[in-house]
Amino acid sequence: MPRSFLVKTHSSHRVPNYGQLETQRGGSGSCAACDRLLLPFQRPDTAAPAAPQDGDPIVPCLPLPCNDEGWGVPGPAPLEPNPVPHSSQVPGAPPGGSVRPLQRPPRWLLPPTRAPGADEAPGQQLGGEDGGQAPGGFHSLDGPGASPAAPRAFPCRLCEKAPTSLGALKLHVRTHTLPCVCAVCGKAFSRPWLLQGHVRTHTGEKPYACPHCGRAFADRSNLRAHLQTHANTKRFPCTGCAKTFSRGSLLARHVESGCLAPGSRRSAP
DNA sequence: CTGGGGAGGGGGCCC
DNA sequence: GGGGCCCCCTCCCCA
Repeated sequence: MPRSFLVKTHSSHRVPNYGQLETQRGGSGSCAACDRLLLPFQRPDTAAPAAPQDGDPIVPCLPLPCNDEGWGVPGPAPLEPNPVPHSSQVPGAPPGGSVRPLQRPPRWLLPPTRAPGADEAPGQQLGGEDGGQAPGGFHSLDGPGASPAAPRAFPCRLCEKAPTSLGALKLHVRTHTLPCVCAVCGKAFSRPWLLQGHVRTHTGEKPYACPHCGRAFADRSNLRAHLQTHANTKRFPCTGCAKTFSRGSLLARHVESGCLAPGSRRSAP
């Protein structure tokens, strides 16, 4: 998903284009970020679903604003027509103009820089230094838990992670508190844009279209993966059999399940 | 077994 | 320092 749902236009530099998705709902909860995620929706009795799917009824999706406690704040649902066109209706023509112009070369076009072992599970990357903590709360946000000589670490009490900055810790804590809640299904997310991406699973909005085949995606990352399927040369070659794959996961699965050639391990990013 | 889509998590960069 | 945005990555599932 979505790693990137927020299509920015030229005229709104640094201004999230939430306007595409905003409702007329005024006021709201205490989480400004989530307030901006309030989406218009189609009243079932007045508007046809944009992307109906079998067994997946389109229902109004109104992410609840969240409060500081990490719980949604219920409120009356606004009833506004959905002005957001769905790119699936017009392949190749994402709403809001297009995919946001890149301000810098995407990393996926740059030479690989990842260090070996970067594919380890997140929970395995950081470990140990805070192992004695009991769950039940977070470290206070008033200082690092590591020694002054060591790199600053702000360990989380609910997991082994120890972000290197207070801001990172706060961000990480959100992965536990999950303050952004979908009003449709109740699923909670750590960040507003994660919620927005999830909301698209309800609305069927797919702003990212493939320039080659016109297929639309709700998630830019998924579009990027799809673009690999059009590439003549895949990004992930097997050093054992020289076969290339569009995704690292496919290469890994290939190596684990079949290619036993010496040196057959992931060599691309 | 392989290819691909859908969905989600988390860190880094920039303003 | 914080928030917004982007990117990379993984997992799951299906054909």
